[in-house]
Amino acid sequence: MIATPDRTPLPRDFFDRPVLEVAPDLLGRLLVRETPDGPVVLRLTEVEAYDGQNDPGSHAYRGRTPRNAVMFGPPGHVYVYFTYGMWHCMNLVCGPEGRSSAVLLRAGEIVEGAELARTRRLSARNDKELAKGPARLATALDIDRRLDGTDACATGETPLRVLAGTPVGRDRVRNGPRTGVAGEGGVHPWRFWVADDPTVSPYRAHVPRRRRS
DNA sequence: CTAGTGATTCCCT
DNA sequence: GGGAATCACTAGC
Repeated sequence: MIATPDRTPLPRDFFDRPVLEVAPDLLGRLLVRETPDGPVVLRLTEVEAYDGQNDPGSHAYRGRTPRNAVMFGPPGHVYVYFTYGMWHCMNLVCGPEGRSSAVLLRAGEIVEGAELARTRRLSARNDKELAKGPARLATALDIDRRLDGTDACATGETPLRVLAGTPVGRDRVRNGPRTGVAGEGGVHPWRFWVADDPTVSPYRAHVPRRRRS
């Protein structure tokens, strides 16, 4: 017998904890994205932790800038960045405020609104690919910089919220090096995913990019 | 494997 | 101000 996923919103306290506690605890939770076209609901299967305090891989490592300002604010808010000239990626800020840690949402399974997600992800060859990768996840959920700073724990109207869902047991959580993080930051095994889940993205080690001529 | 895209930041002047 | 390097990626061959 499978338990029905819990549709209760996660309270801010959930995010007001060390990022290495929050990140694995997010697996199996439900991210609800509401737009005028309708809702898309995603079950999280892969995340990465970034700790602004002493983490060279974090966007907050060198201090506060206009881009990363949201990471220095209260937990439970959304940090969205634009990268590689084309893509957006979404993070959830963790506590305590000022520590500027966050969890990158890397992949998930669309459990509701797959039809809508498919219209945003025309190159996906099957539904497992709809949100397999952080920029694909953001595309499937229509997430861009306009949502930067959104409170995912707001009561009432909000374009984005996180529900309790069905947390993944410790025995089904795997962890390993973060994808694509260069240098010293790459050593931390702070990528967390659901064991044997087909929506988890393939691991890619960081490849230094050759300088343009 | 590689090209592509443009915001952001750093490091000068 | 400007130029260069960086970027937690994806699509397509």
